[in-house]
Order: sequence, then structure tokens, then C-alpha cells
Amino acid sequence: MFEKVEKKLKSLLRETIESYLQDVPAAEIPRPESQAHKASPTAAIDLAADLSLDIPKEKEFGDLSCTVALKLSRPLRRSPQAIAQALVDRLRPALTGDPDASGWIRAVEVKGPGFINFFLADPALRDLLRDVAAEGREFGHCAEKGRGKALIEFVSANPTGPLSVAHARQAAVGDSLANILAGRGYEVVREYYLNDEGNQIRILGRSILLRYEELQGQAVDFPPDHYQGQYIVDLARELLEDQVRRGKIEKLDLPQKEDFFMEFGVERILAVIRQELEDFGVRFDSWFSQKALTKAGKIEKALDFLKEKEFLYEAESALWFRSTAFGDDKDRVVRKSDGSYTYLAPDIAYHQDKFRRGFGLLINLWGPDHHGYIPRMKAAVRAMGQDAEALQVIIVQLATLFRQGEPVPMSTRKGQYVTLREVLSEVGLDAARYFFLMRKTDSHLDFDLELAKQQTPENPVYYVQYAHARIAGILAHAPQQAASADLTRLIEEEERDLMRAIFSFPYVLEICSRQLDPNNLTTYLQALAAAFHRFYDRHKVLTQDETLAQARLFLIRAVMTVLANGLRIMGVSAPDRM
RNA sequence: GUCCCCGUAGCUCAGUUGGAUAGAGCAUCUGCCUUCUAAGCAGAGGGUCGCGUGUUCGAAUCACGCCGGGGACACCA
Repeated sequence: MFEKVEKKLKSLLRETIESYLQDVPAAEIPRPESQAHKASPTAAIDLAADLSLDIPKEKEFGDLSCTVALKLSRPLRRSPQAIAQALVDRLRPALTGDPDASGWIRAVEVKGPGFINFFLADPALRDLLRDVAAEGREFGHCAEKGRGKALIEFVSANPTGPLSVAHARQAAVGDSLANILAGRGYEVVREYYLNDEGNQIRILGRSILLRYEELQGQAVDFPPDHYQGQYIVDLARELLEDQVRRGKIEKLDLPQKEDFFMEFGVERILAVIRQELEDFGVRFDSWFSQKALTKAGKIEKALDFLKEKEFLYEAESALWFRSTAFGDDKDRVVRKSDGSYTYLAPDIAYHQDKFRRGFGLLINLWGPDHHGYIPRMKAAVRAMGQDAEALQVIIVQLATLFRQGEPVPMSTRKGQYVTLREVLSEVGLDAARYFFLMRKTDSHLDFDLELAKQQTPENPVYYVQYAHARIAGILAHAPQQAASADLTRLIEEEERDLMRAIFSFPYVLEICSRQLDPNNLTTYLQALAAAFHRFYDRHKVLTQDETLAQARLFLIRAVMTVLANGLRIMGVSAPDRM
């Protein structure tokens, strides 16, 4: 419904603006020297082309609102009110003349400094409820597919230990964002970049080996930069207690041993990570191995590609990428003087590979420590001949855990950090996933473990879920539900508020997808739940009035669908009973 | 030192990319269960949007300068 109305209004508005612009005599469009570019009629036409409709926060301002008159004011050098009024005068006949639009729009008004506000007609809201009933789980998705292939890469933690809270937030955001984009017409792939070779992995292998030898009674000197966690000891013990493997290990020389422990470690820890993600409700479509990338010779090929374009040069016996040519503040080494690659080299190859696989939009979720890495990666993207905008890096800020008002210490030394597993078992899946989305992704998040655990009204997760459960409760009490209902019985203000909230759902998802942040969804669902609780408090659904009861049942089932769809996007359950 | 992010109610944060009277939740106070779940609802108080200057019809939002907090600045990954 939102899309249908929006599309129709936009095209009517566009036609109206174009005819209006033709009638404004060119002489009336002066161009001050200072702002010649801004004041050109072309700018006005551009504005008309990408005009947008918003849903105002106050319902007195209508159900859809357009700011185009305010934006046309400067290029046309006319007052926004005058433009808005002229547009509305031209729009009215078009609206009433259009069979769709005349059924959907009850009124158009010019308000405030020059807003054009549209009010939905009641039949449109009733159509909306029928749409929700018909579309069910699909409601909120947009009809238009074909926005292209998007690859969203997230978590991508080195397989050297269990996932931390930082990864948990990335997992929650990435998975929900993927859900949103998939619903908004993108073909989405969730990918985990598996750093399964290199220094850290070698250290992992050696760490297990050293613990293994230690358990055998040898005196070992365990270096501080090796992995200190208890899980390393557990893995070593597992090998020691396995007679067959133990026998095998005995026959290996040292390099072979290191390889063996390395592969064993990666395999086992990866299995742990996969399980943690699965328990967190996150499933990846693709696991991209760096080892495989290297083996296929893609790093050399990527560097050859850059060399051909003369974006690489040798200096100080290292190989440099001329990233300054693409906006970076200094050039970067891709191959060190000792012949090994820096981290940038496989990353360039990896991103080139993403484009080669046909993805037009690459979304990377990175930790805040990678902030400085963005310009050089964008430079690499441009060097590949791609638009820098094709790569969108989202910095997922850390979450600080609080327990009874005190921050939980998160020392990464000695391998002690709060794990995803710990958060999950302490507060549960629903609260964990919801809380990680409550703040804007790129800002810090205070995660109150006590609050998340509480099953009280202060906890927003339960507030939203409770609305769903209440509806389920009513439906369970309802004798039987007629297939159709007389929706003209819905005349109360609280009922209209609910319909208006439902109407906004696709719009909110669209905003989320534009901003690449699922955060708005939590705010929206809390507002929708609030609208329902208010309705519930004032009106009884199962009344003696049979047809009214049926109409209200139809309405609350639509609300339940939207709540369930929203929660599903966030990976949070929608319980029928609480 | 250079660059990036942040500063909004007592606390934690929204604010639809420059729009309408700056909003939620928590905390505090006051009411509401004979009715489909009170894990709920209604109401009250609480603001110099860090400070200043500028840009314009219009600024929490943009520019510049301060003040305060956080972070990044490797031939590490």
C-alpha cells in the first residue's frame, strides 16, 4: 500500500512540477552571480526528479508529506508557500481525475512554511489491512526486485578463539541488515571472510603445540603474544587423549607438527564459531577462505592488474600501492621487503573477487579499530575501476557491558574477554539480539545485562513481545473468525493510529536500508507496540457487537503480522504467550 | 602533531540526511485491574540541542573557531 500510494503520488507530483516549471516565465528566475549553479532551472528539475515523500511524525501533518516546494524555493526565487499552493492547485484536479488517487487521498493541504501534506482516505487504510492479510510474512517487502546483488561481509573473526561481544553486535547488525536489504529488493549474500592463514594462525598452531608439550610434562616457555585462553589447553588435551592422533603426531617432524596443530586448531575453532553463530540465529551463505584465495593465485593476479595500470611501484625494496592517487593520505605497502604480503594485498584481491562475482554493492562491517583502513580500501576499489560508493563500510562500535551500573571489565590481555556465548547464556537470544540493535550502529552502546535479563516493563524487548502475545491471547479467546469483516466499523482514533503505524512499516524498512542501519526498526516497533497497548487499554476487541469484534480482530491480526515481521528481521522471537 | 567520530531532559539515546511545536525509554511523582494477559494504560515535572560566529525563507543537523570525551595514525593482522 505504501509503495502503491507513494508511486502514484510521486508521478502525479512530478507531472505537476514539470508543468508548473514550464509556466514560470524564465524572466522570473533570476540567477544571482554567487549562486548561479544553485538557481538554475535545471536544478529545479533535478529536485523534481528525486523528490521524496516522508511520513510526518505528527499525524496532524497528514499521512504523507512532501518538502519539494521548500526545496524549489531557492532555485525559483519564490516563497515556498506560493510554490506549494500553486502545485496543490494544479494537483487537485489531477488527484480527483485519477481513479486510484481519488480513492486513496482524502485531502491535500499546504501547511507551515510550505509542506504539502496528503491525508489518506479511509478506504485506503482498509485496503492496507487487506494487503497485510494477503501478504502475511511478505508484508514490508517491496514489490520491485532487481536492486542488484549485495554482498554483506561481517563478523569475519580470525578463527583463533571464541567470538566476543564485539562480534556479537556485528552478527546481530549484519544479519538484520541483510534481512532488511533482502526485503527491499536486493539479492543478498551473507559472507564470512575466513582468515585461515598467516601469522595469527601460525601462532594459534604453535600455542596448541606448546600446551600439548606442556601437558606431556615438558618445560615450555609460553610466549606472551601466544593465545593464553583455556580453550587452547582444552584442545591440546583433546589431542593428547586421542590415542590414534597422538600416535600420528609422534611420527611428525617439527614443521609437519606445526602444520598439523595449525589445521587442527582452525578446524576445531571454526566449528565452535559456526555453532556460536547458529545459536545466535545467524547463518552465513558463504565462507570465503583466504587460503583458497591465495592458492588460486588471486593475490598475484590482483597485483598484476594494478601493476598494469601503473598503480604499483617499488621503493625501499618493497612494493607500494599508489593509494594517494585515489584520495588516501599516503601510499601503502602491499609486499614487504621480506617478500611477504601485508594484509592489504589479500584484501585487494578479495574485494576484486567480490566484484568479479557480480556484486554491485559491497557492505563491510568492521570494528572501530579498522577506521583508518577505510580510505585505502576505497582507494583500492577505485583503482579497480569501481565507484568508491560501491563499497560501504559500516563501523560497528563496541558495546560496553554493564552489570548493576558498573561496567564489566573487558581486558583482552591473557585472552580474557566477554564472549558471545556468555552474553547469550546470561540474557538469552531475544534480549541479546534486540539490545545490540537499540543504538545506531556507529555509536557506542551501553548494554545493561541486568535490564536485558529483567522480565519487566522497563525492558523494551518484552514490551514489544508482550504486544504480540496479547494479540495472540485475544485470538485464542475469539470464538471464530469470519473470512471477511466489515472494516468500515473501525472508526476510533486508536484504530486509525494503528493503521497509520502499519502503513509506515515499509517506509521504515526503506529508511533502514537507505541508512544501512537496522536501528530505526527498534524505535518503530516500540511505537507500534505502544499504539497497540493504548488501543487495548481503551477498547475491547471481543465485544458483544459481533461485526465490530470481527473488524477489530482483522485489525489486530494485521498488527500481529507486522510485529512478527519486524521481530523476525531482528532475529527475535514473537511469542504467543508470556 | 595530523585525521576521524561523538557532545540533545537527572541517566541511556532517537531525531526520516536542512524542515513543522526537539521526541522516546529509564528514574521521580500522581491516578487506573469485577472487563480479551497490569510484562499494561493515562497524567505531571524535567531542555541555552557543549560554547561562539557564520551560511538562508528555516540550523540539533551545514561551514569555521574554541571547550570537553573517545578513537585512528605499521613493511601488524
